[in-house]
This record gives sequence, structure tokens and C-alpha cells, in this order.
Amino acid sequence: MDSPVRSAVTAEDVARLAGVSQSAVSRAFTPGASVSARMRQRVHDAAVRLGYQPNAHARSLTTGRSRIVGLVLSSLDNLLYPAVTERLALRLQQDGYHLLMFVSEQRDSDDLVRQILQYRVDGIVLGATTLSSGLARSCAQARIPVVLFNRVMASSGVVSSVRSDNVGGAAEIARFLVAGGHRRIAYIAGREDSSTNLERERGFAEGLAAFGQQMQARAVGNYDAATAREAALALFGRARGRPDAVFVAGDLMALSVMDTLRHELGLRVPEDVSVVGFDGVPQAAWPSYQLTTFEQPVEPMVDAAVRLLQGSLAGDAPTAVDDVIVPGRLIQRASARAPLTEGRTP
Amino acid sequence: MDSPVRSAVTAEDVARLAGVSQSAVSRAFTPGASVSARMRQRVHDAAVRLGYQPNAHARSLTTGRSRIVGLVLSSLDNLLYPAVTERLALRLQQDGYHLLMFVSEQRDSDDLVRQILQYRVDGIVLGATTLSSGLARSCAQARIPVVLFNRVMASSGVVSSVRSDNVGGAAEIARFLVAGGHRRIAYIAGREDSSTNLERERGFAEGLAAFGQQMQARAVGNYDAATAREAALALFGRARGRPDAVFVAGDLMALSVMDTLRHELGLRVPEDVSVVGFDGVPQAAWPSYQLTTFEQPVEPMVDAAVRLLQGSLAGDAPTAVDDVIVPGRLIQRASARAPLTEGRTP
DNA sequence: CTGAAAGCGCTTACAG
DNA sequence: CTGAAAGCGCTTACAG
Repeated sequence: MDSPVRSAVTAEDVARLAGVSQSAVSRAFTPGASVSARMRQRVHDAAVRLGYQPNAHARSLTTGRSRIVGLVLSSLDNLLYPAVTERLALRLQQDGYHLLMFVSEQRDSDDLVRQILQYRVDGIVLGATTLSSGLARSCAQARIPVVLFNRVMASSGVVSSVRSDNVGGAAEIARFLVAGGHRRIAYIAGREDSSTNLERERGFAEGLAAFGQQMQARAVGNYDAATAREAALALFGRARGRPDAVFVAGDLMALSVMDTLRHELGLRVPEDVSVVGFDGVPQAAWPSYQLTTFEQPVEPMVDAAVRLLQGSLAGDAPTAVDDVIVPGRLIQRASARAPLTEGRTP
Repeated sequence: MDSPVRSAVTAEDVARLAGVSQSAVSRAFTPGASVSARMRQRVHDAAVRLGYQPNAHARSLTTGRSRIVGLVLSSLDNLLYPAVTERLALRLQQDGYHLLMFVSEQRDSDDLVRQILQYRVDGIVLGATTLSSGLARSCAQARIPVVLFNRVMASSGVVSSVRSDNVGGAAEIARFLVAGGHRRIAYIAGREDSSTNLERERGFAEGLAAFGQQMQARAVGNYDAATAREAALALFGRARGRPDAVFVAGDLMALSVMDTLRHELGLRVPEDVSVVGFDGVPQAAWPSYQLTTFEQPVEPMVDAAVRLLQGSLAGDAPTAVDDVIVPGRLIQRASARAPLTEGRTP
């Protein structure tokens, strides 16, 4: 990956072999360009013989569009993100776009986004932390659409976002748990500085309040399995006043909580404790867990993100900002005692 | 993502503002170029004021190196691949490279690789299917290093590869199972056309043979959970002659097999059946499974892949081809009866 | 150390 | 429909 490579064949080479002009070669590779079928054929034949592929960098230099979308992820720990990445790459490829991946372990996306900008990407999907509003503005100025995925910005109106219905979903879980006869309901939070946790916690609290209840206990799981385990230990370690249900703000944590409850504390789920998660990761459906959870619908969310990116540059209007909330649904499985009445909500 | 964007600021703009030549701007952004500290400072100040980022496409056009590596994955179903992607992206970023993602659901990588080639990538990591030897040769000719990840090519000597010790690992599992006193040992295969399955099955058969044993039963799980479940049902459905151990060629399948055994067939693991997997995915360590498995060491494998890419273009020698096998290790957990003697092997 | 200029490989008006 | 030429935004000899 070190020495200059200039061995790739160029349109000029193809032109020479085919005995036509270089512009003709370019046209032969441009859908909808005005070339005779005969010319196109001739060029293609020569191209195949030489193994020619147009140089995407040269093309984007002249067209001003790179057909690349940048994806920034903080890590693939969230088990929903492999599916997101896969779906996004696939959707983009269909439209002739490609995905440039960035993984940021730190809290700051700005530096990474600056790197992305060098590629003159046609859009950015941010599934990691958030963006400084300064850089967000730079992107808008450069007319590069940015969409936050599964998070929103504190100062709204600057960057578009896609997320599922965190508030509504959490409220529905509260309703479900109350209807299931639970009376000592706990909450295990994700990262407290995340917009997802803020919204889920708020929705949950409001949902409980609507029935005259409130969280009986609360701990922080930070969206990681180890911390969630400790939260479970803290919340369920003593028999006295032990919660009879817990809403865990993310599936990865919820799975860890179930394991802790069962294998470390000897509790039965859902007989002793009901557990409900949030995300709808594939592992939640595994027979060992059968986790009841609120599904974030990956495909609709990805599709919405792509639509936002495309919409932002349609027309010459300044980048339009929009927050879309994709509805999810509660998937009832076996980890939580269900309401007696068969209805979903009281 | 549709209309041409030309609003980005260029080196020319910066030069004008700083009152210097455009080449000076370029040098100020090139590490090791001959510029005075004063000039560099002046340029940087102007650059910051304008929010200038050098255009990577223009740069790669002149340098002939894109600093992009293509990654082709068939899907992120294999639970090892999120970690691979993350680690690879991180490693590359450190060296100033970036990852262009391609997801291929079909069997054919050729078309996708052709798309990648348009970006004049400095290297390709192929974690999906394999490459036609024709295209492999084209890559070599264009001096683009390709490395197969977790697979090898039928016709060797054409493309480099990195994999873990499938043969040795499977043989070690055979030894481990025999030493554990198992006498009716079954095998659940991955995709039968995959090099990984070929190697694991061979290593396992040889390992058993060394102890005068052989597979008592065999089914195909195709590396997916649903098919693995069916394989388990077929193999363990009848009590008569039921195997007392099974080596499952991939962890995702092994986890599904454990669930099937326990929850559908009412068998105990490992009391009734020992289960051993292969991969070392994070989920294998979860308390509900505690799967004994042979670990494919992600980081060393990724590092080896990066080293291969870099080595291939060092010097002007034609792309060197190498197959590296990274040693893994058997992680003993609770899903398989261990040998009585505390040693790892008989 | 600095600037003027050529060239990387395309696309796209502009003529014909 | 086809070709000649300008231009996209850089890097890098080449002079000074």
C-alpha cells in the first residue's frame, strides 16, 4: 500500500485501442449519453479486452459528486448496528452509492467527520455520539446532508435525525408492565448523556405516572453488559423490597440482566421478575432468552435515513432539516408476565 | 445527493486569502514538505477560517494512491464480523487509510470487486465468497493487493489469505472430546462449499481417526441458526444411538444447537450431550451458553491482513502471495464435559 | 523556501 | 453522433 500505482488502464488507452476519441469512451460509459450503439459496442469491446474501469476519483472531481456516503459508528457493540450497516450498504449499492466506514471510539465525532469531508461525501450518517453544532453548520454550508441515526441533537434544527419512538415505546412498556400486575417497577438506564436514554426514561416515567405509579428503583447500565450486570446485582441483590419488574433501556443490557438474575441470583424470569428490553436485537429472540422488547425497526429507519440524505439535496434549497420518528412495536415474548386480558394495553 | 456540489473551499481559495501560491497551500498540508514554519502557520490560519479540507479525490488522482481499502462481506450474520469490521476500520484509520464497505448477498464477488476497483483502492479484504481467478489476476496485474479473510482459494498461489488454524483447531477439539470420554461423536457442518468447513471437517475427522474413532453422525447446518436447529433435531431426535457429543462448525450454529437440545429436546448440556463450537463469538461467553469453542483471534487476524496488504506493495516486486494461518486456542467453558485429567489433551 | 506550470483521468459544453 | 479542449483540485518536479 505504499508505492504509487499508475498501472491501471485509462480511457485514453481504451480510446487508442478502439480507434476513437477519449470523449467517446467516456460517453460509452455514461448512461444516457449520446453515443451510437455501434460506438458503444466498439468501446466496450476494447474496454473488456483491457480490463478498463473508469476512475471514480477523476469522475467525482469533474462531476462534483462522489457517490460516497460516510457512516460513523462509535462501535458495533450495539447488536443492532451490524444489521444497520448491512442494510445501509445494500440500499446504497443499489443506487450506485458506496459506504465509507468510520469507527470512533472517542466521544468526539468532529475530527472523524473532518476526515470524511475530505472525501467530499454526498452524505453522512452519524450513528456515533453527536456533532458539534459548529461542524454541523459547516456541513450544511458545504451542502452535505448529515443525518443522526438513533440519536438527536441537543440544539435542534441544525441536523436531521432518524430514531424510533423512544418516548412512546417506553410509555407502552410502562403500560404493559402495569397491566401485567407489576407494582414495584425498576429501571436500568443506558448512558445517561445519550438522547436515547433521556427519551426512554422520560417516556417510561410518564407512562408509569399515567397509572399513578413511579419507578421504584433505578440504576445505570451504561449500555454495556458488565455495567448492566452490576446494576442488576445492586437492584435485585436483597430480597426485601425487590422489584417485580424491570425495564432495561437496551437489549444487550437486558440479556445480561436476565443472565445475572437467573444464574447469579437464582431468580426466575418472569415468575420472580419480569424483564423488558428495548431494541429488538436478533439475540433477544433466542430460545434461552425470549426477551420481551420494543423493536426498533432497522429497515424502515435505514430507509428513512437514505430518504433524508436524498431529500436534503433535492432542489437548490438550503439543506432541509427534519427529525423523523419511526414507529416501533412491542414484541411480547416470555421474559415478562403479560396482562391477563389478552389486549396489549389496559 | 443529486445536484452537483461545488461549494467546498479549495486550496486556491486558501491561497488567495493567505496571499500565497496554491502550491504553498498544498505543501503546508503535506507532512514533511519543505515549507517554513511561518508559511505553514499562515496557511493553516487561512484554512481554518475558511474551513478548508484538501480534496481526497484530487489528491489520489495525482498521487496514484487512494488510501482506501475495500472490504467485501457477504453479510454480518457471522457474529465475528462486526468485530472484524470494527478492528479493521480502526487499524486503517490509525495509518490514515479508510474502509469502503461492500456487502454482497450473492455468491459472486467479481461484480462487486469491479465496483471497488473504480475507487482505485490500495487494497481489498475479501471476507465473502472468493474471487474468480481471472479477476484475482487482474488485481495482481493492477498491483492491487487482495487478501482473503477467513477463507482460501481453491487454486492457491493467486491470492493471499488469512485464516485461523481450522485444521489444527478441529483436531484439537476431536482430541478434547475423546479425552472427555465421548464415544459417539457427531459433526454439524457449515456450508459444504466453504473452505472453512472443508478444513474443519478434515481436521476433525483426522483428529478422531488418530484415536481410532470416527464421526458417528453428521448433518449440515449451513452456518445458519435455522438450518443448524434442523440438523440438531435430525441428529438428536431419537434416543436410540444418540450422539454423546457434537462438534458444530460455527458458534452461531452451536448456540442454536444448544437451544434446540435444551428447549426442544429436553436434553441437558453437557450432561446428556457435549457441544463444542468454533469461532469464539462474544455470545458464546454469555452465561446462558458458556460454550466451549475454538477461538479465532480477531485482532491478530486483522493485523495479519493489514500486514499482507502493506507487504504486497512494498518494493516493486509483483504482488507477493502468502497464506498466513493464525493460531487460535480452545476455550474450555461449560458446554462440554472436560477430560478427567486436568491436562488439555490426552 | 517559494511560485509557475504540467499532469493525474475523467466529464461536459462547444463546434461540426 | 463525434472530437478537441477546458476544467475539476490537487501534487510534484523544475527553476529561482
